[in-house]
Amino acid sequence: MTRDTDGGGPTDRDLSRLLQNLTVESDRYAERFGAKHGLHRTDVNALALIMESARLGVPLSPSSLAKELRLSPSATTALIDRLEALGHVERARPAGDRRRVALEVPAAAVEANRHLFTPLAMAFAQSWAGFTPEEREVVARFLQVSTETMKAVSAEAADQVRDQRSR
Amino acid sequence: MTRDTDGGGPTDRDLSRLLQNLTVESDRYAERFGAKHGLHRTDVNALALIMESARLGVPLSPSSLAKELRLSPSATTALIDRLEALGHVERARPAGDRRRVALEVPAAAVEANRHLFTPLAMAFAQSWAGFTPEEREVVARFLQVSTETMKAVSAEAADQVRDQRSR
DNA sequence: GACGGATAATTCGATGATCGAAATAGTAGA
DNA sequence: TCTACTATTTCGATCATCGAATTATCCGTC
Repeated sequence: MTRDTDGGGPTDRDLSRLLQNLTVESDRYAERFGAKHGLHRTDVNALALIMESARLGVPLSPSSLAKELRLSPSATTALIDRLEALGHVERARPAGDRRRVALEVPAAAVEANRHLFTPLAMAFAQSWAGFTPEEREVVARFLQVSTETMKAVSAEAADQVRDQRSR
Repeated sequence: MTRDTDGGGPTDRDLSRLLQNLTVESDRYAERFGAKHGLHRTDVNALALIMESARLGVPLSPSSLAKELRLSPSATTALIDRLEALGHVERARPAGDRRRVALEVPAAAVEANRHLFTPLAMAFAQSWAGFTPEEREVVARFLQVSTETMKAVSAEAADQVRDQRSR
């Protein structure tokens, strides 16, 4: 049976459940918190990606954003339209290839956008304060392998769907 | 600069990023994997909740499902319609209060539904095999506090939205 | 140096999940 | 029985997303 913490620590099932709780809550967060700013779950995710890339000096393109979010090109265009209308991002035509669009974050919006994410970041920082460096390593490793696992299983499923279609 | 593993292990920012990657990937998983079975992200989440409750012998009602998923009553009805049409769940009128609906999982579907979730569970089990009981404790603690934190911040945001509306 | 194929992004029409408001069905108390 | 209340469903509208077709641009080849 599903014993608990006695011998072997949390079971796989325990961890799965915790993980599921977390992702559900994360969905809720994105939805509820985004609503405050007129954004949807997708928009929040997209904005996070765009800001991250912009911060690294490699602005995202619509197509790579589409790939990240697994969204169709048309949906991505609409998504960027929404974000642009709200002033969160800007379309820029880079010098070299004029077919491309670079998604940039207007200086004025950087600060405002940051307010979208900092409350959670600060709350996390506080609740993680008790974790030692070694424990953080463990957690990081866990998060990484779990993400990889989902990616792998997800890819398998996608292959099978592809197979079904081509059959 | 954002130092790495040298002194203090993964930083808060590192962990935030990993967590975000995980939730994004989880979304993708639910979406892509559900698509294989004609389900959407919401449907997968709903089915997980319904099965879990049914397994515990306390079948969910549409309204409590709506509350869990933060969906409107009408959306929930439509959701259940979809699941019922595919044979994943059944509406039952419990004896006592005939306004209520109990969401049950037909015996025939239990097995099939399980196939929806086991591939991931098995993959997880494999990739978590290397974690010691102590490490699992750490991870479980991390997942719990993180979920709680999101819930708390999310609740704050909801309050503020309510304030805005009532203003 | 123009032409044809490839690539990036967008537009268009359609689908469908979701919402808010109103309707239906049932319960409980006076 | 009448009224207030609760659980669920129905209805009409909105909007994110999709697939297919379109526009604009680049690049390799003759």
